[in-house]
Amino acid sequence: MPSMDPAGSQNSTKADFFARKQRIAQQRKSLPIASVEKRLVDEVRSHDILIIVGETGSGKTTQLPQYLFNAGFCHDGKIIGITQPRRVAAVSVAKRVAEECGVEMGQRVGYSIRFDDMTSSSTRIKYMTDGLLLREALLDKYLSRYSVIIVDEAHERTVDTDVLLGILKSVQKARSGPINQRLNIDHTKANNGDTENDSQRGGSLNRCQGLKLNPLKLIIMSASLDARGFSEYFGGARAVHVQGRQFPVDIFYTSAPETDYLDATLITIFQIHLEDGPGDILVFLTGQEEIESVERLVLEKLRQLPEENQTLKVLPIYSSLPSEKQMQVFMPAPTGFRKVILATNIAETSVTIPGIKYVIDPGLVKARTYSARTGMESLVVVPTSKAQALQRSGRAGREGPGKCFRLYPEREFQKLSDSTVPEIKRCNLSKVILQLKALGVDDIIGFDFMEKPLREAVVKSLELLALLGALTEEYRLSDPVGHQMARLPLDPTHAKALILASQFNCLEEMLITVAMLSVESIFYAPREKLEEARTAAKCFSSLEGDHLTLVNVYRACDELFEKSKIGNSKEKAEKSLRKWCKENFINSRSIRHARDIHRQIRENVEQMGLHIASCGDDMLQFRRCLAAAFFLNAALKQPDGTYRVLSSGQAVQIHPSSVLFRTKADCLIFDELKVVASILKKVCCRYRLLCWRTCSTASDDSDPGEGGLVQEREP
DNA sequence: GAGCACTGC
Repeated sequence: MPSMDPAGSQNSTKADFFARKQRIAQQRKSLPIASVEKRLVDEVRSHDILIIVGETGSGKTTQLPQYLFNAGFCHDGKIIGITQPRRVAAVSVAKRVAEECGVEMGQRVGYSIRFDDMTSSSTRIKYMTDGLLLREALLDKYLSRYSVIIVDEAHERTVDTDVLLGILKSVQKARSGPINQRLNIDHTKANNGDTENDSQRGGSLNRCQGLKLNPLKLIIMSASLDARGFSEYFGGARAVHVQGRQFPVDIFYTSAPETDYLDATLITIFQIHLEDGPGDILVFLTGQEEIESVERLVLEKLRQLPEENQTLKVLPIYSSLPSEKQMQVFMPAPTGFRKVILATNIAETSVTIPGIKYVIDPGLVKARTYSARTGMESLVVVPTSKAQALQRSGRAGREGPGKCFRLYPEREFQKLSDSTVPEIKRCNLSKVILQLKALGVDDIIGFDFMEKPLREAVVKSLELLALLGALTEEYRLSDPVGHQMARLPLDPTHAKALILASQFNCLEEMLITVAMLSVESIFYAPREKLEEARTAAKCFSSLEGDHLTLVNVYRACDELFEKSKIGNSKEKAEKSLRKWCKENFINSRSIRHARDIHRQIRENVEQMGLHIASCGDDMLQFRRCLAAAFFLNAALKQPDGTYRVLSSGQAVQIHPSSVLFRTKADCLIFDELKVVASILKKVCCRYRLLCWRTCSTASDDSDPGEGGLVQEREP
């Protein structure tokens, strides 16, 4: 991915090698965190839980694990684990640290993410995603291989981070006492089943009987300025602050609220372009459609400028954009040109774009929300939090002093909430609950979450799981269905569909279906080639519905891939697959992802001993099976031609992208419901002047070389 | 006849 450090040249000479080594040592020494190495190690020694607030550029993620390794925290072959919310981060940081340590990746330093495990028995510093560590906890509930676990980027408060914090808290408690005393973690179901999973877990338990596990050191790292929440959650844990290395960013607010933020965005882009010094501009917008229309407007306006001023290069970036187009934002602008990057919040944390000096922030974000009443998730445009606004403005100060233009008045900033609502409070919980139950947590309402999800949301998800047969009457994991479902890394409904399919002799088809349903959109339709894309998509469509259409796409890909593999290298086969995808307006990244998932869940169901068979042409079996798993998502056509969800009575429509949009079947099942809300405003192209008012800078540390360790207030 | 913030196992 783009934000990675470039790998070292393959044919570097010995002199290069030593020069690089020296350069790395120098860079390490100059990091703010380097001056407090000894004090940090002492803090970890004397506190079992430590909260570290480290600003951007402090070096905490790469350095602390090395300090702890050197201080002997890996004796007895124990591991230091560092979790990240994102895969790219886990990989790129591990690569950097392996290089700093001068070791080969996968030896002392390694990483483990889904589909890609670069660790070995000699790995002592292990970077991973937090979701993966949660999966590990299913197999080893004391996480006994780890002496230290560092949860990085905890302030992002993803669902996985929040669940992990709760689990780690109880693991730590359990490991601090003799093994036969720590029963607090032992909420494993009263053994009413003897599945393979149970006996495995029982086995490792028996081996540990009477032994004392070594205590677990827990370090929570956050970039948010306020560590109080974490500290309170961990019983008044010690919190320290490590200074960062960030250049100052001047913040500007509008003097009055803007009625049309897209118009204001446009004006600001051109004000910067025509009046400010060199440097690229990063604009935060809410979604693809908005980005596309702003792109058009900028280009339109650009044409009206004198030729010598037509030196803007507009580049969009959002997650569903094909990767070769995403990569363009990382290329330097042509000489004499200025880049304007139109981004969703992908540019907030997921990718770091070099060269940004100006940030334009309308203060809005498209966020997931969840209604416990209907059990529906939807995406809604909401104001950002203060923390998010700060994160956005920080993007202008990575390489030098920058400017951030917030398209709202300062008094509006004061009204924003301090931090973003944790994801666990705004999502469907059925997956989380299934996972917690499998980890031995039966009382979900009573579980020690840092922030408890809404009670109604928990109840709604418990209901769903019970209806799917994953829970017993006592709301424990059922055997074998509940255990099987928990073992599959899928949505509970999708997992249930697989289990049913093994009984209906169509598991082959269902494996493909759920793999395809698990990934981002398969079809890609650029606005300028909409008609071509539609024609291409028709080749795959099945009259029997979208699920079978997806199966057709997957099989066509698979066939092509297998054919081009004959007599060719894997790389070549992948290249021709990408070409085929492009011709057929299919997102090759999504297909690759679906193939990975397919491989993994196929292995899972094989290990579970499910019967893998194809239904051949007997699609009725397959459709019956879908209906049996998705029964809560069944909709019936009404006399007036509209549809109504059988389980809730809610009125719904078929999405125009569905192959069933025209055929209007009497009864159908759906995979997802979307709330329709058009938010795009009409944008006009007037050119007027915005009044800007300078306010405080994001950081008043004008010398970014300074480091230091400051103790946070005791809570 | 319309659109999909971002992650993760």
